[in-house]
Amino acid sequence: MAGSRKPARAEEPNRRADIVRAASRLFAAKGYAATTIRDIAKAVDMQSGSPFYHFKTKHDMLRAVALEGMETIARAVGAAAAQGGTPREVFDRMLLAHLEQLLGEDGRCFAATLLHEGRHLDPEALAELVVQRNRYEALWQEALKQLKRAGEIADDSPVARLFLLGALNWTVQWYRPDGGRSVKQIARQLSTLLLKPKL
Amino acid sequence: MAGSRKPARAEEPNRRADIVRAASRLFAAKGYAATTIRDIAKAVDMQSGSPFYHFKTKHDMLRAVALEGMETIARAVGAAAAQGGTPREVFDRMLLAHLEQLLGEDGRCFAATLLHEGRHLDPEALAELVVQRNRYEALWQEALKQLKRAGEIADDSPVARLFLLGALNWTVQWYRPDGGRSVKQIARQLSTLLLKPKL
DNA sequence: CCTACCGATCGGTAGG
DNA sequence: CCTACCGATCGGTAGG
Repeated sequence: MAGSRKPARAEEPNRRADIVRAASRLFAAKGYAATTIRDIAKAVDMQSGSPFYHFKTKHDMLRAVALEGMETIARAVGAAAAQGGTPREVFDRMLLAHLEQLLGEDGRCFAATLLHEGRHLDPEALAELVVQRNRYEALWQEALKQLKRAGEIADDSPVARLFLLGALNWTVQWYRPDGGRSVKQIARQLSTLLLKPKL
Repeated sequence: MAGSRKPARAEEPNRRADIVRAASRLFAAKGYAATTIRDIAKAVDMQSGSPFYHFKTKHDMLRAVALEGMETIARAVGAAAAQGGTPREVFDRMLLAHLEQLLGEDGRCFAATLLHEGRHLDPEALAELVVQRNRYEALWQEALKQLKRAGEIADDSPVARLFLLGALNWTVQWYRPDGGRSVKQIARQLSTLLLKPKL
C-alpha cells in the first residue's frame, strides 16, 4: 500500500533472503495457508509470479523459513551449552539463548512459523526438521540431567523436558517487547520457578 | 471416501452440533484456513452448500468451536477449583481437569482449535474470548497465590502463571493417548516439577 | 437441506 | 524478474 520501496543498500540485493524474511513475517502473522504468494511478492516489491523465480513452490518457502528458524535456535543454544560452568549456569544461559531467539526482533517470526506451521510441511521436510529437533532437545535433556545430579531440580524426565520447552515456546503467544519485561527477566523467572532456591 | 453414513440414532439429529464437532476435528488437523466448507460438509454427509443453512459463514463455525472449547475448559477447572482443600490439593485437581479437557477424546480438537486458530477470529469474537480467558486465568492466579502463601511454590507472579499455562497448553503438541503415559501421570509430574517436595 | 451456480482468488507457468 | 494468463478451487447464494 504505502509505497515501501526498499533502501536498496547497493551491492548483493539477495532477493531470496528478502523473500524468506517477508514470508516468515506473513506466515507468523496470518498463517501459511492464509498467506498468498501475492502477499509475499507485494512485501518485497515484486510482481505476483516473480517469487517463483527464487522458489519452486510456496511450500519450499515454508520449508526455508522453518529450517532457518530451527537452525538459528539450535546454534544459539548449542553455543550457550558448550560454554561450560555449573549446571545452573549452563541452564540459565540456555534459557536466555532460547528466549532471545524466540522473542528477539529477527528471530520471532521464524520461530513462530516453526512452532505453528509445521503441519503444512510435507512428510519429507517434516522428517528433516524432526531430526534436528531431536538433536536440539537432547541438549536440554542433558542440561536437566546435570541439574538433577546436582540436586537443583525435582525432575529430569523427558516429560519434564517437554514441560520446560512448552513453558518456553508458549512465550511466543504472550510476550510483547513493549510490555515492560525484558527477555532476561523472563528467563530468570523461569529459572526461579524450576530450580531450588540459590541460598 | 469410505461411505461413512452416520448410524443416525433416531431422535434429534442435531446437525448443527455435528457440524461443530466435525469442524473442530478438521480445524485442529489442518488449520482453519486450509479447511474448506466442502471438507466439513463431506464429514457430516452434506452437500457443499448445506452447512450454510446452519451457519452464516465459515468464520461463525470457528467462533462456535473456539467458544465451546473455552467454556468447557473453564467449567471443568472452575469446578475443580471450587471443591476446596489445601492449596496443593486444589492445584493438583485443577491441573488434572485442564489436562483432561485438553487431551481427552472429546475436548482435544476444540482445545487445539482454541489455542491455534484464534488469529482467524474477527476482533469482536476475539474480544469475547479474551474476556472469558482472563476470567479463566484468574482462577490460576489465585491458585498460585494460595500455593505461595503456603510456601509450596517459588513464584506466583503473572509470568509464573504464563509459564504454567504454557507447559500445560503445549502438551497438545506432544501428548499421544497411545503413548503409554496417562493424563493423570502427566499432571502429577508437572506438580512434582513445580511444587516443593511433599516430605 | 439439495441443485446449480457465481465471482473472486489462488498457486503456478510460458515466454520473454 | 515481468506480462499475461490458466485451471482449479473457494466461500457463499438463489431458488426451491
